[in-house]
This record gives sequence, C-alpha cells and structure tokens, in this order.
Amino acid sequence: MFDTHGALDKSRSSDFSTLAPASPQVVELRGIMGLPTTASSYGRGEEIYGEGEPADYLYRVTRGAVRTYKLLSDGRRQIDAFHLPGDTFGFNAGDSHVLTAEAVVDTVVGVVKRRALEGAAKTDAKIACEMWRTTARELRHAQEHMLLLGRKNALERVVAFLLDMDRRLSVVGLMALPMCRRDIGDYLGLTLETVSRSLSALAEMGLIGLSGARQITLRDRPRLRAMTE
Amino acid sequence: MFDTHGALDKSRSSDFSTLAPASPQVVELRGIMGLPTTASSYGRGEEIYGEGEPADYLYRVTRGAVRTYKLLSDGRRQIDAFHLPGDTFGFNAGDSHVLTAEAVVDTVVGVVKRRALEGAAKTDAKIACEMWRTTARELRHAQEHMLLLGRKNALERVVAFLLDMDRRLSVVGLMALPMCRRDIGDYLGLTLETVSRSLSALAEMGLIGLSGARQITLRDRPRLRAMTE
DNA sequence: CGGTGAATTGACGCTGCTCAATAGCGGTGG
DNA sequence: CCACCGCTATTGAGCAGCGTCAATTCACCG
Repeated sequence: MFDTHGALDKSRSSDFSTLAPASPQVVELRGIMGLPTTASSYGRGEEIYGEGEPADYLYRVTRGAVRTYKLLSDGRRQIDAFHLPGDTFGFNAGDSHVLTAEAVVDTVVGVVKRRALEGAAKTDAKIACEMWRTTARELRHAQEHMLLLGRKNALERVVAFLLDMDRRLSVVGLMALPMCRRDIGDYLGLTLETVSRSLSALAEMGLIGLSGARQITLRDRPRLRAMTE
Repeated sequence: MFDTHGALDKSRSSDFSTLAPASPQVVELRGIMGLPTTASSYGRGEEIYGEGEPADYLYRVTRGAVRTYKLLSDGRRQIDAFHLPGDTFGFNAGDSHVLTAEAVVDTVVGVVKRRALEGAAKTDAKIACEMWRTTARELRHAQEHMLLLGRKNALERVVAFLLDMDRRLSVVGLMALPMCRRDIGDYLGLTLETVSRSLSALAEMGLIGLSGARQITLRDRPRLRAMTE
C-alpha cells in the first residue's frame, strides 16, 4: 500500500531535517525517474536556461514556479507553460533548448544530468517509457492549448486558465497565483489589460472572488467549466 | 561507415519485392520503425479515427494528406497539424485518441498495431528511443505553432504556413496544396476569408504567384522568411 | 509613510470576423 | 464539346472584440 500514487506525490517535503547534508547543493530524497538529483535555486525573474543553449539537464520544480517561452524578434512573447512544484521541464530530444526558462518567483528545482538519464534509458525500458510519457503529456497540453489560442475568446481563455491553476495549486479553495497579469496574458495570447478586464468581469458576475490581485477563489466551478466547452 | 546516421535511416526499404503478399491489404515495402505494415485507403473527408476512440494503431501517410483536429461543442475547430507523405500520426501515450483524424484528399496510409510497437520497444531500446523522438518532434512543432497562434498577425501566420508547406511538399518550386482555405484557416486560427485576403495581398506584393487557388509559387523566400521573424 | 511596480479602468482605433454577393473551377451528362 | 451545377474562392461593406495608450488606484516593502 505504499508507492501507489505515483503522479501526485506532493507529500514528501516534510521530515527531511535529519538528513540535511553539509554541501550547499542539497541532494534530494527522491530523484527524477529514480536518478539522484541535486538542488538549485533561482531568484525571481532569473533565467534557468536560454533558447539555443545546450540542453544538458532535466529539471523538476521543488518550490516556486517556472515559465518557459519563445520570443519573436520584436519582443512579442508566447509562454508555452507554467511549471509548478512536481512538474518536470527542460526535457528535449535535440541537443539545444528551443525555449527559454525563467523563475517566476524565487524557485528551487531539482536537476539531473541528461546524459545520466539517457544512459539509464538504454538499459532500463521503464525509464525510456517514462521519458516518452513525460514528453507525451507535454504534447497533450500543447494540443489543448492550441485549441485555446486558436479558437477561444478572451473570457473563455481566462476561465480555462483559472480552472487549470485551481486544479494544480489550490489548497483550501483559495488559489495563490505566482505570476503577474502580463505573464498570464503572454500565456493566453492576450494583453495584460484584457486579462484584468476578464477577471473583473468574472468577479462582477459572481463567478470568482478576488481578494488581492493574486488571491482568487472560484465560486461556481460547474458554471465556469461550462464556459470553456 | 555504415549505420552512422541513426535518425534518417529511410534507406533500408527496397528489395522486399520477393515478399509481395497475396492479401488485398498489401504489405508495404517500408515499415514503420522496422515493423511490418499494412496499407489502408481513405476517401476525401473520411474519418480515420475519432477523438475518444481507443488508440490501437499508429499510421504513416503513404499518399495524400491527413488533418488532425479538436472541436469545441459549438463546432469551432482547431487543426493541430497536417500530415503529409512520410509523416507518422496517431501516436499516443494514453489509451484513447485526443484528436480526430480525417483524410484531406484521397489518402493511403500504412498502419501498424500499437501493441506490436510497444512490445518491440520493451526489448529494443532503439525503437523506444525512436518513439520518443517522434513525439518530441510533434511537441516542438506544437510549441512553434503556439507562438504563431498566440502572437503572430494574419499575414505572418499565412507566410509561416506557406514556407512550411513549401519545405515539405514543393517539388519543382511549385506547391500543390491539398487542403482548402477553411482547413488553412482552422489550422492558423483565422477565418477562410482572412486567409484568402492574405494570399491576395501577398500576390499583390509580388511575393507569391497564384496559378489556380491551390497552385502557389513562392517568388521571394528570403523576404517571406523575414516576415515571420 | 512614501515609493515603486502591479493592477485596474477608461477612451479610442484597428485588425480580423460576419454576412453577403459574385466569380472561378472541376466534374458530369446531354 | 459545351452547358450546367455545385463547391470553392474571392472580394466588399460594416462591425465588434481586443489592443493601444493613458490616467489612476492599489498593494507591497523598505
């Protein structure tokens, strides 16, 4: 009856105090795909890796939040995903990153060498399969997001975002968003003003509650779900 | 000096003629990832699989073209990719499809059982790795497309589409598009009218030539490339 | 408290959508 | 062979949703 809930292991985080290591790079307890992992910290806004850099590491968020994005030459930005505690990112079939990764807030990530992972995958089919499933999960998210970006209106996009964040980081019905309105806009293909207006409209309708710009409660999930079709 | 180009081994494919089978479902010459494949035909507009159906097969386009898409409940459609000869599709980590696949024109595909593939992946790390790379390639395309859908204007989207199609299906500088304006619009997050207007504008500028609605020549690739940043 | 970045709100304009009419094209049959 | 039909594409006119620019207001932190 232990180790049955692979996907939602947000539990392990407490009771590590006895193992506190001496090195500044703390070794994490459970690694990524079974491999040993070292911890690394990034300040709010700090770059973790840039587009075009060699992709030598795989990351998992321990604390905080990470945005991965692409830029056009004139500065237009498209955030393709927010990575929250428990999520992996930086995985890549090619040699170099095609996205840039930045810490949204002060963030701690676990890091594993890509070569160690690929070495392990050669002998262990379980790891190879896990790598594939990780990439496939990202692909499904991207497909869902293309539908949002190509065919949903502003209100539908914001509602979809809120429901996703609610699912991923709500603790007691209250959601504390780590990212600003501009980040949300660049994720949803909108401007920050349109995001703000959509949130105000939803609050006006009584569908959400705003207690501080980044503290949001969903007051009617069924109706919100119906809005994204 | 043999077997050094792992990724592009489309070579081994000839000299199977002696094995030509009697069945109506002709065994294809070149398999998918080395596995034997049966051919299957679909008429223009015919569904190959639907969203929610069990994902039991992997497909490769032999002739024709395939669109994969998602729908909203009110009929809005987002085409996530066009699959042209040589492309694989229908690959999926989950048990059921999250997209619908349809033949854009009369199409022949090669089909391989998913279980055969996953069985082979268990013992053959090369196949497992190839599966991962296939999914990773789709993911990169999706990330590029999210940037297009979220942040590019109509003209930039159409230009990006033309350059991609040119790369993938141009033979002698002339490109014969298999899909209609509505399909292009649903791929680019635009209406068919906006696609048509953008193409007319590009022809007006002398950047492309239109000889029949679906026969397009690119007259100035460098300038077109500069337009997508 | 004051300062600074984030968020809200308003006014206005533009890009792309909607609705509608017309033109082109490919296939079919007299 | 050509006339006809249906589907696809083009083009126009008007409109609306979202972006842009600008002015406050808010919240957080020293």
